[in-house]
Amino acid sequence: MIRLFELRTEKELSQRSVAKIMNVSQGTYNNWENSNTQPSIEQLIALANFFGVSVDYLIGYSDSSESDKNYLTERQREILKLTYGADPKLQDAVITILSSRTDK
Amino acid sequence: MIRLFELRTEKELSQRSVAKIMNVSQGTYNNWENSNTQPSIEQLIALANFFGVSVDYLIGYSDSSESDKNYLTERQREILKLTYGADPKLQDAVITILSSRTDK
DNA sequence: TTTTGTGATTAGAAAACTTAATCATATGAC
DNA sequence: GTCATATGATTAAGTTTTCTAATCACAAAA
Repeated sequence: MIRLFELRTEKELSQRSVAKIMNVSQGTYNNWENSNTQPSIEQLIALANFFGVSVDYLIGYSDSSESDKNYLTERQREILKLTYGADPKLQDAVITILSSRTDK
Repeated sequence: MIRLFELRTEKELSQRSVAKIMNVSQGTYNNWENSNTQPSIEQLIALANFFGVSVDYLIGYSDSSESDKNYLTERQREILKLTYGADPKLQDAVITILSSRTDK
């Protein structure tokens, strides 16, 4: 989830004021904030710049909480979860197993 | 400028193989790589994950490829990357291995 | 009450995206 | 040499997404 609402309200700004800075209509900015539509990469960078955060943070990617990893499948999330605190040797074994695929 | 070409060629992968992992056509991936079109935020995250870099780096906003993924170790990023497109049975085997030997 | 400021919503137009099919090349096998 | 295969680029058409002006609903202030 994109972090526009918290960033904007922290600065006590209206949707219209941020929209004007971004050169879009208030309706467009509202759509971004409510995830009805998505800003372009260029707009993401401009927003990150304006709010003084990284794009990773802006789009909720740099947060390490598990709930943010919705882009992963259930199996991938399970694997990632299990890798936390796992023995490095065991992790290497997993890497070896997964690397055995040769279908590039 | 999005850094897809260098990330893909470094790994000696074809456009078709990456496109398949991303569940898009080769033409679509080609458009991303040549900046004719842009991936969605969700797709950007999937690409960053697959190539093991931050979104900021992927889109050329940051020079550091490591920046915002410090919450994952190198091994974890490698494992996560390898799980993309891996056989579900292989993923289940990995889950079993990690579950059976990991201390809680 | 009237005005002002706010975020949400709508419909239609515009822009962007996706894809199958195809093209042009290059490489390797025979 | 010919043929087959693999690659990235391109096209055209359909689809999806995005954008905006206008408007709505609500709240607060004048």
